[in-house]
Amino acid sequence: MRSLVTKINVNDKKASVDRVITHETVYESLYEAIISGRFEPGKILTIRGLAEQFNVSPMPIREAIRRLVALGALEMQSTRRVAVAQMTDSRYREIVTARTLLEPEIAARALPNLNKQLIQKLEKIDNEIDDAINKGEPILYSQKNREFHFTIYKAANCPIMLRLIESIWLQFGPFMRIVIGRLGTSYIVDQHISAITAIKNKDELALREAIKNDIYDGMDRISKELLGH
Amino acid sequence: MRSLVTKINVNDKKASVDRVITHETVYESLYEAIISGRFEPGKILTIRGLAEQFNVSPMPIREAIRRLVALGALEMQSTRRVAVAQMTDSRYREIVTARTLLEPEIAARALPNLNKQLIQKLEKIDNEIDDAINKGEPILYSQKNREFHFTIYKAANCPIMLRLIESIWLQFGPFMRIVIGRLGTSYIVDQHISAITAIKNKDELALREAIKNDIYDGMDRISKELLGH
DNA sequence: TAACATCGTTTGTAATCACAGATGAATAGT
DNA sequence: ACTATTCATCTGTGATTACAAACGATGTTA
Repeated sequence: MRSLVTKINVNDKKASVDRVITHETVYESLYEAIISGRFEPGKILTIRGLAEQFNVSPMPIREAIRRLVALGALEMQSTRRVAVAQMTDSRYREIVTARTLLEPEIAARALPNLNKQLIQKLEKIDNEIDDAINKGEPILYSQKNREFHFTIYKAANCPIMLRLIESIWLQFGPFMRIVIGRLGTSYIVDQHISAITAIKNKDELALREAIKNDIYDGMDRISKELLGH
Repeated sequence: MRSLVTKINVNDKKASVDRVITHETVYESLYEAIISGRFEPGKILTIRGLAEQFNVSPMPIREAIRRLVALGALEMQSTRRVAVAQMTDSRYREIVTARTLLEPEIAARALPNLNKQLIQKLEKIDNEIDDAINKGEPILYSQKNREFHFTIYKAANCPIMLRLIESIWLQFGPFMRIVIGRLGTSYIVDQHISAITAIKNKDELALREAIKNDIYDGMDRISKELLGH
């Protein structure tokens, strides 16, 4: 019953740092599942169900769930049941607004730190994104697209803004996954090439513009299909 | 030992909605204490200590703490101790940036909904702020200043952006309280009159400007005193 | 005097238990 | 046939317990 817990590090000094914390492990798994859209919006999550899946007691599950509720990734219903966040028209517009405010800004702050090594990494990820699109693999596309954006954003060394942005991505992850799953990957257009070019040229305005347009490309056009009716 | 729990609502239908949930009560208390600066930055919070204060078991305390950690109000140290968030120079700059991006925007979205009743409420709060400044009551000032801003922001009906903004305020609440406590309330200048005027004139640009300048007035000048050395 | 080691205490973590409310399907009544 | 009701089960919540790591004061050694 404690399969996730029993890993105890033997190092005497730094054991605490490396120690496996069950509720942390659970949180990271759920975080990844939600942000990459492995749960459908509206899906009910039960504490005991997750406890069984993770092979742990309900306690660490509850702690992980509280964190995700605080971030808006999960919703607590009036009866205390917990569900994956739903998308509505007004929420969608808020998300686009918040993204276009925060993400170009953090990208601009990352620009001075985006060295050749990171640029190469971005180009590699962009190739993998093209592969995912051509092969029609929406989950892989989702993961790689996120990796592209957060590789840039993390370079800004702005943990507070990064947390806000992560919170937003957690909220549209499940929805976006459904959209891509329905429409397929062939409709996808992005501004990653423009972004990479702007980074190479150290052109802050062009980078801001590329990120902003990428947000619109990724969200605005597709969303009309679902929210229009 | 269960003094907070035993209130059970008798209404058969809506009992669940009104039911007192301990971890929710604890969360709200801690939220209020942190955002209004009743805890010093860096203060260590222990689960058992809080459990004793609230007269409940450690469990609901842990859930409340997890939520506040997720929002950045509390920090989890490497040894799993939990402390009130510290302020650093770079964090401070991030917070100012995030505020100036999000708060003028949400204020602009609130503008159409700010009717005469809400304007009267804002004027009343602004008077109470002046009283708090004149009487030199920093905690009261803090609360009323927050009430002023969030009265505007809540009118926007933008729950996602509001959550982001709340998260930011939670992070500078303890710090700001210390600053005001040291410098006194006499140094305080704000743009609330400009904001109210802009609201009355339905002048979106002026309102954005007033909010932006209020953020600078409140944070930029004062912070130099503390972070400069 | 100062750095180190030791040991009792405190603290975080997770499992388990107990209980009340919510859920949902079977049953009874119209 | 359909609605209302009842009851067994599921589920969230909170207290208690057990354990290991961290803390802190005391004593020891160089």
